[in-house]
Amino acid sequence: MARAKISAPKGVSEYVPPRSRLFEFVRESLIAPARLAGYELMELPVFEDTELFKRGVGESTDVVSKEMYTFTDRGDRSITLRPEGTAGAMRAVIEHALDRGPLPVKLWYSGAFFRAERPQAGRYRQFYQVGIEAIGLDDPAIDAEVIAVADAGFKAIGLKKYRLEITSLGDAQSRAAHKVDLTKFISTLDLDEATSLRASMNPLRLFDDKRAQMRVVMSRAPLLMDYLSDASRRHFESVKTYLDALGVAYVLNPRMVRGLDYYTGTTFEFVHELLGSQSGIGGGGRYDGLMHELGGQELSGIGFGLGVDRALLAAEAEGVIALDGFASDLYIIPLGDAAMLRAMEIAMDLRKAGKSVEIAFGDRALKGAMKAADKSGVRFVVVIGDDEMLTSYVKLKNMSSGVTSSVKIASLADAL
RNA sequence: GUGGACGUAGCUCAGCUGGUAGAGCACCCGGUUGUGGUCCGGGAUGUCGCGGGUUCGAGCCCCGUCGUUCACCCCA
Repeated sequence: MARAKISAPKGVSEYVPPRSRLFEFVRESLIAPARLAGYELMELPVFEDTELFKRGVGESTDVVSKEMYTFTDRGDRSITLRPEGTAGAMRAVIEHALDRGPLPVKLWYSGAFFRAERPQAGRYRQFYQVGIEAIGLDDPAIDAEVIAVADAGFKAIGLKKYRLEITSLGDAQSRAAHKVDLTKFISTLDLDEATSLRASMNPLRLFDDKRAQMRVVMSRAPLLMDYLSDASRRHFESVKTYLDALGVAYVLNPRMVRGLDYYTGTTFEFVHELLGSQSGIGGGGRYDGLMHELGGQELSGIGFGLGVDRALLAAEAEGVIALDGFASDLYIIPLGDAAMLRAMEIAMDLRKAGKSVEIAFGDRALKGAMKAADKSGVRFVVVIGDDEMLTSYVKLKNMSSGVTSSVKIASLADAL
């Protein structure tokens, strides 16, 4: 009498074996370069005071205005599942006074994020991101390092078919001057209702319009890049010089639009070529006013968020990762109850020595156990029965060559 | 949120103009006594996404709904 099935909520990404192996590999690959660069872990809540995102990310953004999972908790507080990582990171830095210590504060995180969007391949309501934040330093060198760390993560996965796009959003004065001219330009256009509404929220959005005729029209629009203050321009030039010297390839995209309000100055995106419509695999930039906006000191910062789900999709599209190569070192097949106990003892000892060891549980026939061992891709197999327990020697079988050799149980660890 | 496509065993799919479901792979057991990969034999599995409707009869037609997917939007 089967009960009605309960399925996962709409649009979530979840990973089970064997694909979870790839997910783990991708996530670890993205994190490793940050660890090597001295970034330290922060583990933050997935829900925050709704106000944090309204103030930090900006109420005019789509993310905040229509994509947040917001609810009222039992204490009548408005709570929101985090749609991105930077605002929460800044909140924690302020709350724990990390900004009162040595600068820059360098942090990394990894976890689930939530946006109530229409699901699509590569776009989920719960998705995974790895990110870093470097707070309290204005040096263009740190911009370049942050970008290089992200790039190294993608390279560690083996990705090749992606490009890094960079631009500078300049400082507040640069943007204000540009906005005046851009708004003037847009007012001369004949726009449909949805588009002019978007323009009124954030005129830069029109640069992101995918319709061919809009692209033509917008090709005549004034570019923010041409309004950069001297300081912003020098900073950005320096970032590019560092990237060139480090061999990090990039293309300039003066029309780049970011969906979060806090970005300033250096801004970048990683775009994959094989991913269709949801092609952004990572992005980030400077957010020089965010800390102050959230009630902290006036410290600048820069960071990125990389999409683990999308990076995995990209890796699969490029065919650069494989499911094999994740098997254990040894598979022990016990024959009988006494042998099972011995097998478990042997397994525990070997695991202490750092070997991965599995046991054939269940009362399967030897042939069935061998088949299971074979399918798991394990490197070695031993059978434990009366003889082995008596002599303390086992026949260690190499599963790829089929060759067996006699090994003393006590020296199995060395033989693996 | 808007528009299009799709939804059959664990997976990939077949099922002709409506007549109460199939293949391959995977899975389990066996091919005589303690060693896998090939081969052979046998076996289990589906409320044909769900709910209505039309019909003597629907996996095939209609409506709704849920889910997936593609594009828009947005972005990781």
